[in-house]
Amino acid sequence: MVNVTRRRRPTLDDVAAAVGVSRATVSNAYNRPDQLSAELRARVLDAAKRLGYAGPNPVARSLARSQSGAIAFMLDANLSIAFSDPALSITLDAFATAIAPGEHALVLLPGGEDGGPRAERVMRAQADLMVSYSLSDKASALQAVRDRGLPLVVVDEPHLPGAAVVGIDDRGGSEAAARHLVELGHRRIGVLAQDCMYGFPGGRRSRAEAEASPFRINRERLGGYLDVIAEAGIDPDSVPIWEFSGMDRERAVAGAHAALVEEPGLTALLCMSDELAAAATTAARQLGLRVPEDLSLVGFDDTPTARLLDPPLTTVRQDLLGKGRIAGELALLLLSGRKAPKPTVLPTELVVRASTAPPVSAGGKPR
Amino acid sequence: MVNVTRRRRPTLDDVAAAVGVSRATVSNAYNRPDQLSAELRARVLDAAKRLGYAGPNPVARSLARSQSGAIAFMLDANLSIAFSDPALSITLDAFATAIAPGEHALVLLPGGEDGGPRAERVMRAQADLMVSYSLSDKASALQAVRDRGLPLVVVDEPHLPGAAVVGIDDRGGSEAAARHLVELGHRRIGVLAQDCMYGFPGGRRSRAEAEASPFRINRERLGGYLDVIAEAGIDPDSVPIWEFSGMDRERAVAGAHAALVEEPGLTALLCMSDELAAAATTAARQLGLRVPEDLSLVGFDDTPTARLLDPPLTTVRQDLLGKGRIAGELALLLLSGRKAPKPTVLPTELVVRASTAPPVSAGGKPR
DNA sequence: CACAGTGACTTAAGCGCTTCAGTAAGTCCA
DNA sequence: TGGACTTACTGAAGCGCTTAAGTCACTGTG
Repeated sequence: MVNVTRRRRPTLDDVAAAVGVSRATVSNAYNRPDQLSAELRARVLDAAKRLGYAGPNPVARSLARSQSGAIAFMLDANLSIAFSDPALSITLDAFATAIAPGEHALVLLPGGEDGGPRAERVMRAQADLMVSYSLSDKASALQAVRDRGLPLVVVDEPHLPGAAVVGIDDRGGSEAAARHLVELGHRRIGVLAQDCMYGFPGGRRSRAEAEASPFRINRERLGGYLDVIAEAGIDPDSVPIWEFSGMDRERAVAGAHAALVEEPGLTALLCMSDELAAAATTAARQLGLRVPEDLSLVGFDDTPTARLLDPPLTTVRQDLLGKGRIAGELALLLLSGRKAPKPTVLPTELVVRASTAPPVSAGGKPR
Repeated sequence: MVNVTRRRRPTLDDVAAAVGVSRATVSNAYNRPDQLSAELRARVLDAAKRLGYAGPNPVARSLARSQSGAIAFMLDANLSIAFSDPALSITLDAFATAIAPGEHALVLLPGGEDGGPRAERVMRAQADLMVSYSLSDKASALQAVRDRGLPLVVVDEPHLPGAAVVGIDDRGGSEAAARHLVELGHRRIGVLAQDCMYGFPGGRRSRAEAEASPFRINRERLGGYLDVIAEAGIDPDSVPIWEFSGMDRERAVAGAHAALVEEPGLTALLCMSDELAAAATTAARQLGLRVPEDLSLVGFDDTPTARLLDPPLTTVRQDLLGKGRIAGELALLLLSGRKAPKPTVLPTELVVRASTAPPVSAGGKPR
């Protein structure tokens, strides 16, 4: 009964021939039901089912329509690293929800060595629009998007002319975080920064190195921290900066541990993400340091992690859902042919929880 | 200089015309450099760059080659829920790494109400192969894959004839987990199960309800637990079962909290995932229950979460990386035209850490 | 009754590329 | 010196669909 030879799949033409109508009519049966009588449409669909025709081939449809029906999401790292960041899941989900009405598929382009997907991958991706999620300034993927002439939505970074960008007030947030610590009386403050690049094992960084990060977000947040610290009369060059990925929890914990051992005088740590702050929390506990009595911790992002930490984390809140949603709306906007509006900058807000307090020995000799 | 009207992008033909060669030659310049002289190839590429031609249009190439160059990954839930599961990130990353040599793009198909992506989405997806990640038996997406005649790789469930499946020994793992508790002397054991379906708020379930789960994994794990419990002379119908999503941490904590209040006599909890066990750990702490003295906890999966919990979690280890890698290899196998091999079942192994101990008041009156 | 209108299809021109079967010229060797 | 190869390219037939424009038979109208 069933043809054993791996027959080619039936096409629109086969169905048309079977029903005795033109190919256009069959196409209309699927795409514009109002263009043919209900009776004929039923016959067409019936024949299609009989022949095992599963509907128009998506690739051919894309070619004929000159649009692929997909949106590609470019990540700065490989999948397990990228998705270790709760912020990504939330943003991506909001994005997916926002673009749902447009019936676009979502293609994932994992990143590699240069803080973005390989250019060649980008050239080959079937997508009508690309979104850059927190890519490095140096990502070659971005030039590839340019070359292809595809519209681009940028989430967070880098800020590119012509692209529709949505980001947050990183500067304001980090300033608020630093100000909070300064106002509590902290003078010995350290910074835990996101790692600049895939492959870097993490460790102590000079200020100049950290400020040369190819990730705009890192530069902004660091700038905010150090400006406020400097205003408070503390030499910003004396602020120790460590850099590692918060996404590899074990390594981050080890790194934070090493940092705290290296600088035992610190009374507070500014962390560029909640994941880093979580690692610091664990490291502090390992060292017998009480948070916040011995060590104050401030995070960034206010992901669900922040509230679940013990103690709950003081952090800089950003609207991850809103960011994803707006990115989705921008995508739809660009796809409809409109021009990229001015960059959207979402506000940030310091959320004070239980991980910060005045230093115990303010002015005295720390532990 | 630049044409202001939104010109159509140049095509292969434009480049061919500019260089004065045939279209085939330009195509070869990109796809089979050995088919033309290096000198001519350089001229072609040069002309392409000058004209702003970014290489063959991926959609047209797909059509001509009759293959889309993409693999679709079908999820059982929306993105933020799905990616709250660390197991997915790890598996997906291993999968992505495994298929990298094939140069396939990865399309994400988020799930909806029936424990899988909408059938219509599946019909429209540009992919040469679909992978079902932990989909419900009831997912209409699976029939859609059938209808399209696409090869299918199944991760975990459901077991489908004709598909290449890779799963784990859920039964053996859950039996080992239950046996461990029984051997420690526990008699009052509860079960925390994954929620059966999107939208269910979570709560107490009868045994029959739980056993009717459309998720094969749930049935297997529950079966393993209850069989061993019954063998130990405990009435399996007396075992309380709660069901909720471990992926919504706050709700899971609230659920576990309620469960522990509802059944204060329990000395141990079998959790179908580490995420659920993590929620139970938090809930226990909220109630002032010490783990493992007052309450033993066993998880499932051995994700990084397990080791980071306090106390570190006794759990059933499965090889998530291996599962993803094998799924990728199966995908490549099917794409090369070979038939699906017999299902691969990866072993599971109980990893005893610090979250389990004999019940304090063995035989005595519990707290 | 002629005529504009409408409904229901069909025609045919793409969409942009791959690839197989040539062809023509050049190279090699007996 | 001529047949057998090789190299470097071309011609043309698809891949499977969408859609604007066209055809044709009816219907209602002034």
